[in-house]
Amino acid sequence: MNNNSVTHEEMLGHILGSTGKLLRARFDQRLSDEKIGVNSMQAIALLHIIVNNGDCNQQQVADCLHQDKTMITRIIDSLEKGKFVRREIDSADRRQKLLQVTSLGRKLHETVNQVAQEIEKEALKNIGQQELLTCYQVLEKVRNNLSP
Amino acid sequence: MNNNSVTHEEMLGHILGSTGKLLRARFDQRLSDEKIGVNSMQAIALLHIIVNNGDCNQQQVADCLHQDKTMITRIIDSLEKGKFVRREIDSADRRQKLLQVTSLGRKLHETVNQVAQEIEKEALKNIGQQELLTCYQVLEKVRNNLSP
DNA sequence: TTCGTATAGTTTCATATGCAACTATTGGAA
DNA sequence: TTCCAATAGTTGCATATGAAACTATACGAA
Repeated sequence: MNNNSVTHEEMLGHILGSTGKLLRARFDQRLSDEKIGVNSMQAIALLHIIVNNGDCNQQQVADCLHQDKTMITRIIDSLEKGKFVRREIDSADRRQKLLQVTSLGRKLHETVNQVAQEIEKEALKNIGQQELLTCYQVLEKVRNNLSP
Repeated sequence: MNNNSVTHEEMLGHILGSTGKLLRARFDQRLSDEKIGVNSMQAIALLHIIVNNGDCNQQQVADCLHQDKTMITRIIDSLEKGKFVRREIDSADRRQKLLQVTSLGRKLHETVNQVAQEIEKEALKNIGQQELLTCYQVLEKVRNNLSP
């Protein structure tokens, strides 16, 4: 049996998942050690809200971050509790809640971004721009291939 | 603000994790639909046991699969319950349990491998060998950069 | 021999997760 | 207008997960 080949065939999902887990664990560790007040998922949601400030609802965050909307409810709960974002009911469609970042949220993001960049720098040591780009493209293709 | 750049900086762990999750969900769905009798993690552990038949303990499986040993105990429990593997106490060191695949386990692996290859084929559509190799290498480097 | 420390594996417990059911609202069709 | 199906968000519940405590065994040092 060609073990390496079989292993690779069977392992792609596992390699991606466990490497991602490792990265997120490192990120969460730093965020927790430095008492920054959010975890990695909350930080990523906050970034999305900043980029689309006042113009995105929770479902859009869920779709974009590939998370269950239940999860997003809970993430926004904690971000709102920390006064980093506000939920505003959309007057044009009262089912939706539009998300707005606060100045405290922007300040938090700067701190979080600092930590994120340090970790990425460590994680991407000795990896060339072109290699990394190829890797992102492959991941993007995989995602598209599997999306319905 | 350069949104794209910031997004990428902060997102690598998330992209890896969620793409891995998507792949494993697809795999688990097939394994469940076709009543194959194991889930993706169990299948991956089984592969490792086949490759190192009779010559690996649970801790080695944990290290290799980057999983908590608690998880491995549970995975081996179910594999043993299904009569796919056996635990044998190592007579040279009675703390260890050496793992051995059964013929039923080998049979199961063939079925699982079939499904895995179909999913990988779908996931890797339109991705060149070289690109894929680069992607694996980047992931390997990331893992090494973060390992203590 | 008798400790003390280290390691393999299991169990316990508290937390994280996500599906499914629920509420509130919309918008189109009868 | 009055339904009815669809959508946004929340909540309840059952399962998955992993850290820490625990058991059993090994092994080197006093």
